[in-house]
Amino acid sequence: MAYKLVIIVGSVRDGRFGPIVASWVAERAREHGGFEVEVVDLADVEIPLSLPAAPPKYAGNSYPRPAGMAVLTSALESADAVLVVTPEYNHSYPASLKAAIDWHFTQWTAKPVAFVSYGGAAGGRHAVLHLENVLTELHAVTIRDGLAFPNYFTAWGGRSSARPTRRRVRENAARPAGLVGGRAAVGAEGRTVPGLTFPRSVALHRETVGAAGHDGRVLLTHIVTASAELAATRSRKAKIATLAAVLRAAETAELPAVIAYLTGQTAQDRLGAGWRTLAELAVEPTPEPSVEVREVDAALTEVAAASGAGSVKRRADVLTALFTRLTRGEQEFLFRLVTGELRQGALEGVMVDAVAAAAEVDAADVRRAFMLSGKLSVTGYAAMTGGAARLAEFRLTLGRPIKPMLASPAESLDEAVAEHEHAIVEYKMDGARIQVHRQGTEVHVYTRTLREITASVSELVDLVRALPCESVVLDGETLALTDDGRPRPFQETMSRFGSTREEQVRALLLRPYFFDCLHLDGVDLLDAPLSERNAALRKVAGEHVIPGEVEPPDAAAVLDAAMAGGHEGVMVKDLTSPYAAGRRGRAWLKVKPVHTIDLVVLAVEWGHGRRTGTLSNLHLGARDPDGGPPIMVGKTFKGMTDELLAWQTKRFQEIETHRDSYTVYVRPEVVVEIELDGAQISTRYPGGLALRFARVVRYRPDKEAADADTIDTVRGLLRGDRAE
DNA sequence: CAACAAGCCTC
DNA sequence: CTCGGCC
DNA sequence: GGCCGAGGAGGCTTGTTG
Repeated sequence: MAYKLVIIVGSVRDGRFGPIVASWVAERAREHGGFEVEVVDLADVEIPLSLPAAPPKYAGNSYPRPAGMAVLTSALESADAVLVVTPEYNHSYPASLKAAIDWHFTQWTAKPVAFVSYGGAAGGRHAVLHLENVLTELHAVTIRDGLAFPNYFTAWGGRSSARPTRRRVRENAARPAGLVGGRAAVGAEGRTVPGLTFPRSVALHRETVGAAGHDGRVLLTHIVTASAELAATRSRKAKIATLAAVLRAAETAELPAVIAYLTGQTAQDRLGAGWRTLAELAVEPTPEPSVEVREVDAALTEVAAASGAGSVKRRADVLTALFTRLTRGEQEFLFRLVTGELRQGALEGVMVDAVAAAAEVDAADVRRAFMLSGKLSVTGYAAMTGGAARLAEFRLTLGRPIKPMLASPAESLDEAVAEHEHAIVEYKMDGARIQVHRQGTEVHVYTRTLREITASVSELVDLVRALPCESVVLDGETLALTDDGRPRPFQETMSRFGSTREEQVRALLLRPYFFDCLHLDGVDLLDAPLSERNAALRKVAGEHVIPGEVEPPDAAAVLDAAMAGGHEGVMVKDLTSPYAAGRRGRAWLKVKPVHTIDLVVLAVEWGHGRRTGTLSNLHLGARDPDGGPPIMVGKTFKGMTDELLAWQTKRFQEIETHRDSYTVYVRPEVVVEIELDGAQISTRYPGGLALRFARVVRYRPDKEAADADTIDTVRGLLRGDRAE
């Protein structure tokens, strides 16, 4: 089968040298033989320059995709390797287009990509000269050394290509040597091509995903071993060393998948296969490990791509084929990975440090780039291939969401206020976090986890489009209101927020309440103090700014007003702090009034993971005022120390009435003091009520079931049902 | 065609 | 979303 | 101080099945 090279011509402006370079390369490839070449000229496929920087994932997303993007996408999907021909990278190259292509390359992680630039917008004579230089040099290298395209780039690109590798020549023998991959690519690893010097003005760039070829060489078993090592130690330093070693051994092409797997994720956004699907595979393991990370990634891509009728079976089939080739250890690892139960004591936080160690760069630089990209696979790849310089290129980009800053809980309003000399106190509203980007008339809305929801929140898009500015990035909360302007229960907001269906979208109107401004009309404000960001916010968002007061003389009054308005509480924020993207620091403190009630333990579930062998999750019941048996209103596993876990494991088996495979049922006589944020309507619990964020405070041996709080007390904790 | 199961999202 | 354990 | 993992509540969408 021919090896497919897709050449993307990215010169969409004037000049049009791109097609010339592309056809030249295509010709060389055809001469060589064994290649299928497809040239995609982006000028022809009409990708608008306003293309979003990070198109939403394809599966299950109704986001309107420009037709041109589909062309690009299908070309990339079919490619074995990609060459992008563009004007001077980073300059005349339209930023949005560059971002879109970048984004795609991070998706097709296993494909080698090279960029050629030819002088760009200089135009006229200079561009022609540059082009001539490029063609001459390419030709000379190809002929003179018998080396192929990527070798040339690898050699020229210099930097970290000398990373240790376990690749072996014979493993490449099956594929054609030539432009990409194959024997020649192996030969180039870590070498420089003698006699080649390139004047800077030639602007021949190497920007690759997978400089070493598309041929992954880290085996899944290596990942499994590393994961086991991580789980075996509690030392953070040891974990970092283990992870860094794997990163160093990996080829650049497989870095994204390796980073994903070792941080408990897959490279695919959502697989559509979880615990149930995997549990029913029942495939005999193979004795010897052989499967490469690349192969796992390819299989999972297929799983994620399955949709429509028959897709459930399709997913199972692909997974069965994969699992058949895995050892027992690999099967177990993949199972835990997919179900989100890796439990190796290291996720992204540790990986950030590991990337820094492996790439020999400052961890702070990695962390910052991660917060700005939102994807550690992207950041890690950049660090490993381009070092600190490449990391420094990450910045707040319109249309590319960053990780939102998070808040820490405060014990009380007093504590929160005391912690900051200059603070702003704002309402804490019970909705969903949103991050809004606007550039001109183009608006994008993202969730807390950076999922794009633009298409399903048109009312927010329209509203932001009308703000008095050219470009802006806002951080805020969105929720639905009742007719008299009070917040609807969280469940109703979510019903609207989570829906993409037309009827539902129209049924409830979402309102935004912005509380931060990260960018305004060309000025990045991430590092500016909150006071400055707040000024920008007020300037641009006007009536859509969340209620609050700067340095209020009476913070308690703000909290009272928030509660009277039916809100969750208040946030107390340090006015001098910068926007610490992705971090949960003390600069933002949340104050939410808590409620305490006494409930009866009805049963306890056996714990998992570090709680294996202990009775962990309590079933909680409220007293029936009519004298019936306690009415279950929820469960909790929170607030228990190890000591308490041990105690209750023993205690509840003493009053056990019966049990099933994972629950011990007990006589309803133990009273436990429960802290909670409130109650909500439930269609699942018999009393029609459920607890929100319930946690154990302490047991009440001094009380009996008859002393427990009633279901009416719980009902009184429904928000909006309180006398304030 | 309606009900259910699974997966993944919000808090 | 919360909490406790741990580096 | 920050990260990790223990697991809670509900909501929506998609595909399958009775």
